[in-house]
This record gives sequence, C-alpha cells and structure tokens, in this order.
Amino acid sequence: MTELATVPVRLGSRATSAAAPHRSRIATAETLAALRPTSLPTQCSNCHLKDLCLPCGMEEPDLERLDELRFGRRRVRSGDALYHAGERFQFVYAVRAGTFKSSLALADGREQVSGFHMAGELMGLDGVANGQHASSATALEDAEVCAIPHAHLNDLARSSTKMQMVISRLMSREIVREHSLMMLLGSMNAEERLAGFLLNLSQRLKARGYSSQEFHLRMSRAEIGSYLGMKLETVSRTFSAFQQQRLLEVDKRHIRIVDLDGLTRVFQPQSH
Amino acid sequence: MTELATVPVRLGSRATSAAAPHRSRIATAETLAALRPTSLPTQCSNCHLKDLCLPCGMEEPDLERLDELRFGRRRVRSGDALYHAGERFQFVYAVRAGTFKSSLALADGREQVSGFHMAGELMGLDGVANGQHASSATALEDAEVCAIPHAHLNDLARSSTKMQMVISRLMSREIVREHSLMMLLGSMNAEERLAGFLLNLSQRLKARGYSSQEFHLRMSRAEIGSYLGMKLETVSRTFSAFQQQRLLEVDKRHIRIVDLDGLTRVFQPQSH
DNA sequence: CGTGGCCTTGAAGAATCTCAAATAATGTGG
DNA sequence: CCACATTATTTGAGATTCTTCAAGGCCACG
Repeated sequence: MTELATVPVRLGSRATSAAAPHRSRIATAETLAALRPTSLPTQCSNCHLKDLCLPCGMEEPDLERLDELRFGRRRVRSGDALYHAGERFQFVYAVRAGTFKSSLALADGREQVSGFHMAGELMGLDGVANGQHASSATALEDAEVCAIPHAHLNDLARSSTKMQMVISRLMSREIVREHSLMMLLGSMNAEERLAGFLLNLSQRLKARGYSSQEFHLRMSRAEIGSYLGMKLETVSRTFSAFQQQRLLEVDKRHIRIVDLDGLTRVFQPQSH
Repeated sequence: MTELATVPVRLGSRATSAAAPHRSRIATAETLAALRPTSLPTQCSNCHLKDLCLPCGMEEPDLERLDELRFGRRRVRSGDALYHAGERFQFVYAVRAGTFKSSLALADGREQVSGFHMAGELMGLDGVANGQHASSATALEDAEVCAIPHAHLNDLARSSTKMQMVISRLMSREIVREHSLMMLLGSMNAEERLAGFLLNLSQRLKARGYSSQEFHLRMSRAEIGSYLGMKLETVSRTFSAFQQQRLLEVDKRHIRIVDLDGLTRVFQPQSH
C-alpha cells in the first residue's frame, strides 16, 4: 500500500497559484485510500461512481433492478494482474479505485499496452468474443474492482430494455474508443499523439472530479510509449519539448497543463 | 455495374499453374453478379452467408427465431456511402456482397480508414454508443447489404439467451479486431504491417470460399496506407519489396501469395 | 550508501515521408 | 475510335522523424 505514496504534491514551488483548480482535487494516495476499507453491501444505486459506471443514465425503475446484480469486490495490489490473456472469461470488471493497464504479450516477449482504465470504467469486454480474455489487466497502483459475473449481466440485460441498451452501449463505446486510438496511431506524429493522450486523460480525470490541469501519471514512459506506438525515449523527449513550448510543466510523473488551448492546437492542427 | 469488370484475370502468363488453387474461385465480378438480382424473401436461415454472418453458430430453435427478424436489402453503388459519420444510427448492416471501407474524416480534411468489410461482416455497431454513426461506410465496389433495424435486433436479443450471446459476441469481436489492429499500428514496421494486412485478407477470403493465395484488392494503395498508418508510396514500395523477396506476385491490385510461410515470418519475426 | 528502476539527453543511424517525375489505366467528350 | 484529362501506381532522391545506442542523473529502498 505504501507504493502509492509516491511524489508528494510539491508543485507549489513552481506552479503559479493563478490557474485556480476550482472544485477539484488532485488524484493522490489519500483520496484513493478514503474509498478503501468500507465493506458496504455492494449496490450500484448507492455507488459513488454511479454516474460514470454501469448505472450511467439509468432511471429509478431500472436502477433498482440493477441492484439485483450480485457481485463481489476484489483488491488488486500494484503490479498484480487482475486477469491474464487466455484465461477463461467469466467476469466483467468495473474499476472502483486505482488505475489499470490492458496489455498483450507479443510473440517476441515485448508488451503492447492497449488501454488504461480508471474508476468507473469497465474492463474485460473483449473476452466475450471467444470466452477467454484477449488481453491482460494489470494494476498500476493498488486498486479495487467489482467483479460482475458475465452470466448475471446477461440475465439482467434480458430483463429490461434499458439495461440491455446500457450494456451494449458500453461495448460500443469501447469500439469507438479504439477507433479514435487507431486514428491517433495511424495518422499522427509524436507530439500529436502525446497531446491527444494527455487531453484524453485530463478529460477523464475531470469527469471524476479531479483537476483536469494537474495530475499524476500512473504509468511509466515505457507504458505510454507502448500505448501510443512510440519509444520511451521519444515520449520523454516530447514531454521535454512540450515543457519548452510552455504547454506543460513536467516533473517526472507529475503533469501540469499550462496552456490547454496550445495543447489542443498541437493535437488538432486545423487545416493543413 | 460495369465498373466491376476491371482487371480480367490474366495471370496465367506469369503465375505458375503449380500452386493449384483447390476448391477455390477468385473473387471476381462474375461471382458477385451471380448473387445479385434475386429477390428472395430475406431470411437468415436460408442465407448463403449464414455460417459467417449473424446466424453463425446458431442451432435450430434459435435460428428459426432469427427469421422473425424483418429487414430490407439495399444496393450500394461503388463509391457511394452507405452511411456517414454523424448520421442517426438506426440500422446495423450486414454485407451481402461487395466490399466496404469504414472511415473517419479528420479535422484537416484527410481521411482515416478504420476498417474493410466483406460478405457476412457487420457494420455500424460503433453507432450504438451515441446513437449516431461514429464512422462512414463506403462501397469499394457495387455492393449489397441487409439493413437490420437496431431496435428489432434488441428485441430479438431479449427473447433468447443464445441470440443475445451471438450479438454481444459480435460486438466483442469488433473490439478484439481493433485490438489487434492497434498492435499492428503500435509496434510494427511497414513490412510487418502490410504482411499482417495481406494475411488477414487472405484468411477472410478463404473463409468465404475464395482463394487465399490469389485475390484482387478492392482498395487503393492510399486506402491501405491510411488503414495501416503509412503513406501510399510506402505501401507501394513495400509491395515491390515483397515481390523482390519472392513472397508475392503483384500486378496492380491483383495479388498472388507465392510464399505464405515467408510472409508469415515477416509478420511474426519469432523472437528476433 | 550502494543498487536498481525510471527518466532524460545526446549523437548516429534507420525508417518513413515528402516532393517530383514517369508510366499506365480509365473515363470523357467529341 | 481518338485526343485529352484524370486517377492510380511506381520509383528516385533528399528531408525529416523517430529509433537505437550510450551515458548520466535522480530517487526510493534496503
């Protein structure tokens, strides 16, 4: 659990207090720990993640039904795998706390990271296709998930139109997510990719109530590089370049977005 | 309809008659035309694509239920769009004949191709997420699709466990497909990408009863390049390189795989 | 206080892209 | 059916981007 208490937030020295992070907290070990030890009855309708996770967009009659869903929670220590590629697919996992990476082992032993997942996001849906997980999921910090039996989820989907919509929408969202990543990989250079990555991260953190301007990366340069299709040295160089362009302030894994518009322009160079 | 009668198969001059294409036909305008004008009642259980398409893996009781699904067919002329990104999502489309590309228009006007689809494959599932199509689908040759109302599909899914499984499995398969494409884009060089692309195409053609060794590309070098994240000149050069390595014989869009093992080794350099 | 993991940076090399030109195939309109 | 415009493809040469190899720094941890 101690591996979470990494870089203490000491940006005050360099960060201007100007860009006031409104009603936002920086995602740290403490906020995570706060969610931890309680052993509530696991019910979606009470969950603090209900607007992000499975129940997202559901109204009372259906939401109630969702509580019929019985599932357990599971802690995963930093660095441990939640599941491995090839294992039998039984559960869909919803992240309660912490961050995960999805990855595949390539033939030659290298690893290809295919996604990062944070609170409220679902993992494992790629296992539906063949009944076995197509990728592995590894915790990047101490984490907790809800393990939802896929069979139950299916039962539930049959019981309500709304429920079914929600589930298939979640799967579709995964497809769309990968589409946009493909665009990133297929047609963008190093700066555009990293900018896109950071903006995406920033938005997702914002949606979770954290600061969208200042955050702590849970993944290494190598993992970012694998995800974005570039070498870790290139990731590092690009961070440095952004810093020099006064778009970011970078201190190891601590990132502060100084010029959001600028970063957005890097990501989407309008016309030519 | 005439735009289909493109390159007449005149490979005999260069192709050794040795590598006998067993029970296989080369996908041509004629085979396509053969499927055309009939106006049968549209039923999945009779469909010649039933082992590839929606009904794949379904047994009698469920298969029968599938025939309750009412949907129309639609012809799409070469170059025309079946749907555009942003349009309201109403139908899932199953390709009956012809080939499509999925693509997104980038901010700067360029196009990013995100997939190619052939007979028996479903298109449009990325629209479930937001109720509007996330990409456009364009016919690369005269084509025909079944337009399946998404609402009907959902009704059907609720009626049978098996049916539901099949549908969610299809969506999951899409996720897995994109995973592997991401790996292609993220960690492979030009030769590995093109080899992977050709091997994938080859397999899919084989599954449809066409020759896996000799086929006609429906897409341009630019489209292949966009899909694989490389420039059209690089695609062309890589084709030439493969030809020189005696892996392929290339005549414009006509491809013959001469050394399948060799091509596979290019794709998957074991260890290194 | 030394070790190992992670990150940064430099310099050289390789892969890919850009620009340019030539060729071939296709379609158009007389 | 021909001249002409158009598009797709191939190929070369130089520019650019990214990777590879190498070295050094920082930091947490034992």
